[in-house]
Amino acid sequence: MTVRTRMAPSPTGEYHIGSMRTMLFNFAWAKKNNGQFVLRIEDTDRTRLVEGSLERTLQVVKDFGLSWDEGPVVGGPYAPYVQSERLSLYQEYANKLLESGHAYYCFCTPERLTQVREEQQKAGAPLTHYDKFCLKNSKEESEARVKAGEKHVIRYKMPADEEIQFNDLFLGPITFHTKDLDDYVMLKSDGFPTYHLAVVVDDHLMNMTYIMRGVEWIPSTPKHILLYKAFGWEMPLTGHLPNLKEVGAHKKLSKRDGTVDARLFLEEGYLPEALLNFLMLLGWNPGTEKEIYSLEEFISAFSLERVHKTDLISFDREKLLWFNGVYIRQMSVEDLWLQIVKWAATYGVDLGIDDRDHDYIIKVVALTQERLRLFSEFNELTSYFFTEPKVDKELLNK
RNA sequence: GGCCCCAUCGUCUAGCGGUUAGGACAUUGCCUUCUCAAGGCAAGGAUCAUGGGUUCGAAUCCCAUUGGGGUCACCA
Repeated sequence: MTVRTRMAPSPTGEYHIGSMRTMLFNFAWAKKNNGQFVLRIEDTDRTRLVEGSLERTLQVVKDFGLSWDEGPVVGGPYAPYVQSERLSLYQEYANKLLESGHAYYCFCTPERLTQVREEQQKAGAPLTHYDKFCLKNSKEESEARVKAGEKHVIRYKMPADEEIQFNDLFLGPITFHTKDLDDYVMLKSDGFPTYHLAVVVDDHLMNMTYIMRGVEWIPSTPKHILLYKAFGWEMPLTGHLPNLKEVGAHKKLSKRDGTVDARLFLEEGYLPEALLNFLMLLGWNPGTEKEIYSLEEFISAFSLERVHKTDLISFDREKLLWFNGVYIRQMSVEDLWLQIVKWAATYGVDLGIDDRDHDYIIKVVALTQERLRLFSEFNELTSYFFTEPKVDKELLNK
């Protein structure tokens, strides 16, 4: 069977460097197996949509040197690849679940839900669940209320107590019990699906064979397993990847400590090749002492067996800087200058080179190459070649 | 709190029953060099979270504890 993997960004903000790592792994696995890598847009939360973020996400993926075989812009046999354009599909499958008795209509207001939740918390319940209030309603009654235009959602009817086990690609067997799971909402009152419904329907319809995603998805995996079972579908092989954190921190990568938006790394003057190389080693290791990998080399070396089990990896910015320096030194002087110029033009950076002739600049670049770790350091590293240094005579006398 | 996952130098990791626990980043020193880098060499740095087992033998297997993380939404 053809290996098909996907990455499904949400246009709710700027693309995160950690997501780029996950995308890289999915991309590499598809490429290694001569399969397809699919990009799908999960824009089912209309309240969090951020203007232009979809376009910027697509752009940064390209800028990092990755590409997709199917997805937005390029299309493909399973189009559309944007969930908001697939609404009728989710409704259709939600209805199937309704008919087969795996789901039910719920008319509870958000206010009632919060109230129920608060009461459960007050009573000291170990976890809060929907109280299945609407499960009592007869099918006829529910359908009549829906027909009358009453606001409703569709919930999955969680089996009383069933053991659910799945074999994580990286972590091995993981067991859950349905009694710990909620009758979660699959279809929202605005007719949009929640993640759980949409991801299962799409992954199946788009013929995905492997899913690699962050560890935060482990707890929702049993919900997906149940859906696959209810539909009678086979679930793609699924594995969960460690998240990234700041060095010395216990939490996920945060803006406080530096850049987290993938695009901003480019803007600071990191090379995509260096970034990718650094990302490869965050959750995977070849088992050899080789550390410098081109994308092609990574694709052929990548294997599922060598993906790490750890759940949190430090994003060592110091080492990333080192990688960038390595890649800068690997380039020819002419190429390096070309890249710097391109970078400056893209991000509107003034290199401060005045109108010096090319030969002079190249000499300066050659002199700077060994020292340069980041394009954004170019100015302070070379300014004295282009502008008269200002000398404070008073200071000299001292 | 319930459930789930994880645990080797400061950091990223190698290790999959017998190793002086290896490498890389960072740190320090030396060499090279007109400086700074880069490069080369070297050093320090890990009681393999703790406690029990299993075994002739455990970083490696099992259990418990501790610590950390994740998750419990009409967000993904």
